[in-house]
Amino acid sequence: MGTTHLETVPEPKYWHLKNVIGEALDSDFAVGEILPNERELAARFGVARATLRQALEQLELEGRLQRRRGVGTTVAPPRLGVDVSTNQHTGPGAAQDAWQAFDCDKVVPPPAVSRALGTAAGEETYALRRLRGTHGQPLAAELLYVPAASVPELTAIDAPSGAARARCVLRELQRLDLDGQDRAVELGSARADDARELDRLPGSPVLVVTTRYLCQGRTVAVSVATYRADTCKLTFGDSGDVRISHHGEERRAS
Amino acid sequence: MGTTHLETVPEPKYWHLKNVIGEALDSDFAVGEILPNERELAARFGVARATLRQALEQLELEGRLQRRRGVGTTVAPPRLGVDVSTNQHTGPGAAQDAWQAFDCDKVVPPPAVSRALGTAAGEETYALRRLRGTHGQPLAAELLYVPAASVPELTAIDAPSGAARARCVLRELQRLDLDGQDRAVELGSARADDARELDRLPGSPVLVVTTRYLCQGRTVAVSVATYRADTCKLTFGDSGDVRISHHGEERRAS
DNA sequence: GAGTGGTCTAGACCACTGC
DNA sequence: CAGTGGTCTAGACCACTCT
Repeated sequence: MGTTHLETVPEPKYWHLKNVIGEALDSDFAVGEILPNERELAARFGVARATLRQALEQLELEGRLQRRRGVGTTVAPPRLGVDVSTNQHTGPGAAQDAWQAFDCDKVVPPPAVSRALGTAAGEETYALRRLRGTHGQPLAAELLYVPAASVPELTAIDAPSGAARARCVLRELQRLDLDGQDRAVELGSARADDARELDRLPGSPVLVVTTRYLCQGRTVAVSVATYRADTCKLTFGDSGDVRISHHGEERRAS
Repeated sequence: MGTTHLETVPEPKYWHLKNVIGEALDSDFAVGEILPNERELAARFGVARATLRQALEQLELEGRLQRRRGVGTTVAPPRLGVDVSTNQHTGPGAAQDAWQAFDCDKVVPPPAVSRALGTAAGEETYALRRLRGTHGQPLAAELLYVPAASVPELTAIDAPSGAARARCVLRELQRLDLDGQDRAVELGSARADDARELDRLPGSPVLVVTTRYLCQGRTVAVSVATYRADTCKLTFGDSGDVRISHHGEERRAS
């Protein structure tokens, strides 16, 4: 209300609300602190709950709030810088932030993937399921498609389906010396299965990273990794956490 | 309604709706085709308009629909692969998809940026405004922060503020031989000014690409580029358009 | 001016979490 | 069990675009 409210451009209530709450977050709240519940906030601002929720949704999209059903709305920590340019396969040493494979079966990949792999339309490939997290927080869920032709050594040596087989496929894949990788990032919404793994609701916004692994001009594997858009900032290049966020400035815990 | 509706896991209506409409888009609609209006769709599916809108919002988030106030809802073309790893400064030759600088003044950068640049808290830098687009479609809006110290040759040679000055700063910047770049991608919502340039509503989802330009170990410039999340798929690496989308499969124009 | 999507309301009920 | 966020409704009005 401090604005001179030039009525020429009446900005929506939820937009104004978002800014007001956003500033309040910077000045009056510490990370992890819990906000008043939606009904009270709506009453306090004199708007319908739906309108208040529209503002909170925006703030959640920007990674500044975290909402959990049955619990409440809390102030989110700054987004985690997650390096996407390397890919440690459950690497030794740094078990802190790494992929963990936990399943593998054979499936018919979606058309776009099988086209990239150059496999026939209905042809099955290995589908390796991996999870990435830090400090118990899930960050990303991945589906790695590997045509049987890419790992010829792995035939009927069996390996019971599941984590064991996943490790075998990964081992074979690492044996190839890759020429390089191709990456694309786009916005998506979490499928039901990914949402469960990521501890989010189905449909929540995610950053989908599609990677083609190249070997002698051919695509030997395709990975579709789904990162939580609310908590992750994807980094590329050799410097790890770049530590530049859009609405910057550390939260001042009063 | 063809589902066997296992009532054990009652998925939300809007979620089911999203899937139904999504399938319809694949089978019954061509790119660019206009859908029935929201009120009619809601009636046809027997839901409130708000619920129908929730489904459409999801589909828009996934880049499958495009909605314009006063016009209607149309089927979106597949996302454009936009290369982010190179950065042609209004390069000669390919004027098709390139940055176009059109303004430059001096501003105090946001704290996160000035920290990355190593400038003092209240210190001004050049702020170069650029726009990227293809075929008339705006793709991204960028703010490039360049400390005066990074372009020492450009002092009082004037150049009237505006596009001319922008070109001067770029020219100076290209004269430096950069060691490399650091990139980060995260989800954001369009600020009012970006939204206007991108022909979107304020708050619409965008992919924010933050780039640090390095020269002899120091950060000589920082760019914050805002890409339309609905129409863009950011690509990294040397192969241009990777042509793998998440919900793949070309639309079959009946 | 007719028709579209965007905003907003006031209320209801559901699903989940934790005590 | 009480309290939270998530879903859904039925309506109203506004801002915009096109003709």
